[in-house]
Amino acid sequence: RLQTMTEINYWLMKSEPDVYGIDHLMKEKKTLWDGIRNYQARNFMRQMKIEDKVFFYHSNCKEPAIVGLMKVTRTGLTDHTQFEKSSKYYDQKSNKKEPRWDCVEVKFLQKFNKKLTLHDLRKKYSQDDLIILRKGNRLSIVPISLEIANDLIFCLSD
DNA sequence: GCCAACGTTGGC
DNA sequence: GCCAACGTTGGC
Repeated sequence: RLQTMTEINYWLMKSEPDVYGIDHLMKEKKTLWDGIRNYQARNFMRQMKIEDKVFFYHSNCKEPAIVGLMKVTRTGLTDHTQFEKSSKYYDQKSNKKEPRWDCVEVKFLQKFNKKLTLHDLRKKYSQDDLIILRKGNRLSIVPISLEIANDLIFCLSD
């Protein structure tokens, strides 16, 4: 049976609003999601396909929340910050023949009129629904099931 | 600023 | 391969 080749997957990526928030992306229109130095997060990023959608989550701030939506526009890119000695993301153990870290390019889609705070999310969903609700979770990139993604978008768009 | 919960590193 | 020590994330 034929399956659509353009199946869209949903993800969530965290960023600290003071460092790089939704307003930065709104202004820049697109960005490279570099600086990921966690293998699990990297591996999730490697599963991303062009056209996948990504929820933008503000972390480590006064009001942690889902604030916007992005779209994956390029995949499998080398994260060049791993080779820049002056970068905080410099990785001495990486090499250009076999770069350890890569990244994707994402495009701004929208900033939601209202945000879904972590508090809201805990009220509405379980830790099985959303990986970020799991105790001690520190992953900055996680997949979101289609069911939950649709529900999130419904909640965020009215 | 605190600290729980992880992930990583490196000696053995 | 174990595990103590250390570093980081991120909610509170």
